[in-house]
Amino acid sequence: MTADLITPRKRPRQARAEATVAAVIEAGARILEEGGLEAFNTNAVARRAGVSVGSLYQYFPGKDAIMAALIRREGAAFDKALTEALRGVTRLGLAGAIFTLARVAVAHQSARPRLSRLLDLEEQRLNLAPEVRGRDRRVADALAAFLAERRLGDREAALDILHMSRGLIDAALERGAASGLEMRLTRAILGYLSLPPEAVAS
Amino acid sequence: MTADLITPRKRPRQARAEATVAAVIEAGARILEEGGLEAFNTNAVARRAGVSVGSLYQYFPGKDAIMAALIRREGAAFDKALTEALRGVTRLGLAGAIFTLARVAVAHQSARPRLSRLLDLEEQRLNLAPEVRGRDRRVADALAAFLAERRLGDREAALDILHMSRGLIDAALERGAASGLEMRLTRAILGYLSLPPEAVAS
Amino acid sequence: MTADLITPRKRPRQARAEATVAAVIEAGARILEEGGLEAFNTNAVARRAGVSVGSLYQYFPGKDAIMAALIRREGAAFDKALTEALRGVTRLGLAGAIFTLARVAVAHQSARPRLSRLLDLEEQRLNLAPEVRGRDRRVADALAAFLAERRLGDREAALDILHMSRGLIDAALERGAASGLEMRLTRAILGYLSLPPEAVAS
Amino acid sequence: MTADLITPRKRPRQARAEATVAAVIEAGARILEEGGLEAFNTNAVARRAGVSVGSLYQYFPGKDAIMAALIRREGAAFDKALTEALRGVTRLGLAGAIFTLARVAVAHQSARPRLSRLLDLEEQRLNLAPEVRGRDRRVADALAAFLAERRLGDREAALDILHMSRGLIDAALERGAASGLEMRLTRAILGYLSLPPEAVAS
DNA sequence: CATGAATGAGCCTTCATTCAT
DNA sequence: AATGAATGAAGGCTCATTCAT
Repeated sequence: MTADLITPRKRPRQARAEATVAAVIEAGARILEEGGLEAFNTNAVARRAGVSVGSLYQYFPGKDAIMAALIRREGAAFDKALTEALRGVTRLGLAGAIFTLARVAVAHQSARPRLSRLLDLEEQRLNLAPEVRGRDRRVADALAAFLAERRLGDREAALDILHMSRGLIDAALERGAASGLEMRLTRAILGYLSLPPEAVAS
Repeated sequence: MTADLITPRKRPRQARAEATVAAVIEAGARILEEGGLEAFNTNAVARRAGVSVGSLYQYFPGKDAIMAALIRREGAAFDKALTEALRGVTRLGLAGAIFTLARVAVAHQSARPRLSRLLDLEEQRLNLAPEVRGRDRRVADALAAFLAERRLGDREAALDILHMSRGLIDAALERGAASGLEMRLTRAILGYLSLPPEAVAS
Repeated sequence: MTADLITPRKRPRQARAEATVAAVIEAGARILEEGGLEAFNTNAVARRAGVSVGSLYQYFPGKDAIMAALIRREGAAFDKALTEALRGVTRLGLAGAIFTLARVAVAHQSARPRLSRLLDLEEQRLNLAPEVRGRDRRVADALAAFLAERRLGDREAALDILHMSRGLIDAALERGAASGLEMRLTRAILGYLSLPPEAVAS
Repeated sequence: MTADLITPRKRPRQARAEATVAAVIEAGARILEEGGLEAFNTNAVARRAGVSVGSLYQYFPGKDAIMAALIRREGAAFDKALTEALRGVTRLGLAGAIFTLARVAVAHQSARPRLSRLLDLEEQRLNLAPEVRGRDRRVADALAAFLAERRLGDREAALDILHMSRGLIDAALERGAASGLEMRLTRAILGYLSLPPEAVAS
C-alpha cells in the first residue's frame, strides 16, 4: 500500500513511450545543469521535455523518480565505461590499472560536471530507497571484483574508494582544479590499498 | 542593498538575544538530525527553538542563513579541534601526525554523523556565498600550513585531502563501516602525499 | 527575466481558463467594493472567484497584476463609452460636446463608485509600469484627438482634464454630492479650455 | 471600548516629548518621500526618528495615527498659507484672488510633491475617521467663507474646487507638467465658478 | 494516452503591536 | 519613560500531483 515514489511506473512498451521517457530524463539533466536543484521541478521538466505534466506522471510516479532514473542512467554509463576499461587492464601493472580506473572516474565526472555533482548529492539524499543504490551496487561490484581478484581488498574497500573518489573529483572540478587530477586520485587510491606509488604510464 | 540571504541580520545585543540566536541554531541542528533536510523549515526551527518565527527573522534573513550559521558553528568546532591536535603533533612522526589528523576528522563527523553529513551536502549547495566557505577556509588554512611546513603539499593538496576525507568518512559512517576508519583514511592521505605507510602508533 | 509583477502570466487557451481569468478579475472588483483595499488579497480573491490560489497564480504573477487587469478592464469600458459618445457629438455645439463628455465620465464612475475610486487610487500607486497606463493612454488619446480637431488644446490639456475630472467626481460621489455633478464638471472643463459657458442642453 | 487608532494618545507635556512627536512625524514624511507607502511601517519610522518603537507607541496608538498626524500637520500648513494669502487679496480683482489661491495650492503641493501626493491618497483611504478630515474642513472652511462673502458658491463648491485642484496638481507634478500650472488651474476654477477669464496679473 | 487547467497544503516572510527589563 | 526583543496573525507564492476533457 505504501507508495513507491522512485520505481518507474510502467515499462514503456511503445517506441513513442520510450522516447518520452528518455526525453523526460534528459530534460531533467539539462535543467539540473542550467538551474540546479532549485529549478528542478516536475512542471519545468515536463515543459523542457516537450511533454505535458500528465504524460510525465504516466511514466514516473513522482519527482524523485525522475531524479532516480537520471542517477541510474548515469550510473549505468559509468558502469559500462568502467567495465570496459577494466577488461583490457590485465596487461598493465597494478598501478596502471588503478590509474586507468581513476581516469575513467575523472572522465565520467568531467563530461557533465555540474550534473554529476548534483546527482552525487541527490543520490545521498535519496538514500532511503535501496533501489536507487543500483548505481553504487553495480559499480561497486565491478570494483570489488577487481580488488578481490588481486587480493587487494573487499567490498568495503571498493565503497571507500568510490566515495573518496567522488569527494575528491567533485570538489576539484567544482573549483577548477582539474589538472593532474587523475594522478592525485591514483596516489590516494594506491595509498588506501597500501600499494607503493610505482611509476604510472599514462 | 542587495538581499544577502546568508549573513546574519543583526548582532544580538542583549543576553536574551544571544540565547535566542544560539537556540535557533541548535534547533536547526536537531531538526536536521531528526527529520533531515525535508523537515528543515523556518517555522519548524522556530518552534523547536521555543521562539517565534518573528524572532528568528530578527537575526536570520532566511532559512539558508540558519544553515550557514550552523555550518559555521560546526566548522569552527572542527577547526578548533584540528588546531589543537596539530599543536602537539610535532613530536610524532609524519605518519603519526597524519593519523592524528584523520582521527580528529573522523571524531568530528562521528559525534553527530547525520548532522555532519547533511551540513557537508548543504555547504556544497550554498556554494554561492564565499562567506560560508569560512569553514573550509580556516580548516584548509590550518592543513595547508601543516603541509607547507613539512614541504608535503600546497593549498590544493589541503583541499583535496579535506574533500576526499569527507567523501570517505560521510559514506562510511552512513553505512555503518566505522571500524578502522581512521586507518583507512590515513592510508589514503599518506598515499595522496606520496608518503610510505610507516607504522603508525595510535 | 526580471519579474514583472503586473503583466499577465499566460494567455488562457481553453475556454475554462478564460472563465477563470474573468472570474478572478470580477472577484477582485467585488472584494474591492465590499472590503476596500484592505480586504484585497490573493487568497480572498481566489476564494471569492471560486478558484484556487494556484489557478490565480497561473494567470497573474501577483496581486498587483489582478489590480492592473481590473484597471485595464474598467479603462477599456470607459474608453469604449467615451469613444461612442464622442462619435455622435459633432452635431452638438462645443459646450454640448463637453457636457456629453462630462456625462460619460460621471456615469462611468457612478456605476460602481467605490470601485472606480479605489481603482483611481491604485492606478496612481502602480505608477511604475507604463504598461498599466493603458487606461489613461487610450482615454487620453481619444480626448486629445477631440481637442486637437477643434484646436482647443493638446495632450497636456487632455490629461489635465482627465485628472481634474477624476478628482472632482470621485470626491463628490464619495460624499454623496452627485446632483448637478455633470454641470459642475462641464463648467470647470469649459473654463479650463477658456470657452464661454454657453447654454448647454442636457 | 472601541480603539481609536488615529487620535494621538496623549498630549506631550514635556519639551522632550514634544520633540519626539515631531521627530516621528517628520521621519514618517521622509520615509514616504523616499520609499513610498511600502516603506512606511512603524519600525522604520521609529528607527528613522531615532526613537524606539516603544516610545513611538507611547505617543501614537498605531500606524495610521502617524499618518493622520502627518496629514494634519501638512493641512495646517496649507491652511495657514491659504489664510494668509486670502487676507491681502481683497484689493485684487476676483480673478486675481482666484489666481492667488491657485498659486498657494500649487506652491504647497510643489514643496514636497511626492509627500503631498501620497498624503492625498492616504487621506482618502483613512476616510473613515472624520477626525482626520480636519485638513479638508479647515481649508474648506476658509475657501467656503471666501466664496460666500463674494456670493460665488457654497461649501459644496469649495469642496469641489479643492478636490479638482488636487487631482489636477498631483497628476501634473507627477508627470512633470508644472509649467503654467497655476494658470491652468485658475482657468478651471474660474470656469467652475462661471466667472469670465479676465486678465490675471501674477 | 495526452493535455494542461486546477488544486491546495505548506513554506516563507513581514510588520503592527506588546511587554519584560 | 525608554528600550528593543519577542510575538504571531496574516498574506504571498510555489509546486507536486490530480483529473476532466
